[in-house]
Amino acid sequence: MALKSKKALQIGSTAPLKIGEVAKHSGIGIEALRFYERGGLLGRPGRTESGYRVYDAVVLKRLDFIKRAQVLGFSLSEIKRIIADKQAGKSPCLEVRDIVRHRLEELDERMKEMRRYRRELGGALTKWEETGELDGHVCGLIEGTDIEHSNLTPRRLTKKKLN
Amino acid sequence: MALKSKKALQIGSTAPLKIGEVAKHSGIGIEALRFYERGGLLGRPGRTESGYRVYDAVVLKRLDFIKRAQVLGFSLSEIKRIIADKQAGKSPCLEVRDIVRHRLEELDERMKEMRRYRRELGGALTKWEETGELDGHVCGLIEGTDIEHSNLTPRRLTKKKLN
DNA sequence: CTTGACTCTGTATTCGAGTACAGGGTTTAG
DNA sequence: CTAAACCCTGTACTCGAATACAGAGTCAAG
Repeated sequence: MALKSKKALQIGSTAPLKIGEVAKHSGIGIEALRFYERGGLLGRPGRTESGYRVYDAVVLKRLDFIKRAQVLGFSLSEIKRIIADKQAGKSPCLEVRDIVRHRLEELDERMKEMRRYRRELGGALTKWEETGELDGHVCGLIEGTDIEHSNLTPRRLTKKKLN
Repeated sequence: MALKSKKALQIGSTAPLKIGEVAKHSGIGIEALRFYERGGLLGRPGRTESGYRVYDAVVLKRLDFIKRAQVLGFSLSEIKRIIADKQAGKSPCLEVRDIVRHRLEELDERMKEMRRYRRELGGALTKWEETGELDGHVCGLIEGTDIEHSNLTPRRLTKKKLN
């Protein structure tokens, strides 16, 4: 609204963003942004005279990537590694590929396990709902499950919403 | 407990176990066992004169259940609730059933997501392996992320490592 | 009797991925 | 000009699921 608006700063391509704006556009909290920066995922942004962080809009892409990768089960340190590789300009994907391959295996393994258990749970549940009870057993789950042990690591995928 | 005889000794179980033996047989660390006990997942075991915990071999089943449930995404507090319900005995499983039902939905939801991730990951991976590279796509996952053009300063190692 | 292995309680620390202040400085709308 | 709304650094805390350690007691073998 004022004459000397921020538009004056809109020089070439991307408009400078303050951290709050980045947060708003990326859906990642301010504190988390600073946390990422500390952790080396974001690199250090420019600063105003008074020390405010000034971001280039490309940071939004990066953040988007981070979110995506997270959702795919990458940890922040893996993501950091990927980004670092990419920046080093070296044949980027070697490492990523390994990570991904590993993730895939893990995922498959887990899903298999889950399907198995789903069957059991589902079965138990149906039985309950039909009979109202399960022949004396502890709900068929505690003492009855016949799954032979699994050696899966109880590593939970990094997901927020499903917990 | 009217009668004095210990079933555990009769039912072909092994002799009473000390915590270290339980740990060894269950694959769960001693500290974790005490942690579970504190958290109410295990109930209080008997004690020797001198205060050592004495377990009945039945505990191994319980621990097995706990492990399995964990792997499948149940939290310790949910597991605790299930077990507590069982302990309460009466018209069992009401709550358990809810938990299970809920968990089942979650499981389905989660598997759906996983399948989606899998597709994405798998797709990216195949593409890599075919082409050896992914033009412009940062490893197919980072699609479009223009990492190299953000206003980054060369990374410095953080104190906290985030390896 | 004396090691050494085991166990006890209680408190602290770890890890990942953030969140929440406290105690300031800055920018901006009215 | 002033108050609200930002932003800064730095530290501490959260949560879940354990681990680790300190300092002390106990048990079995030699």
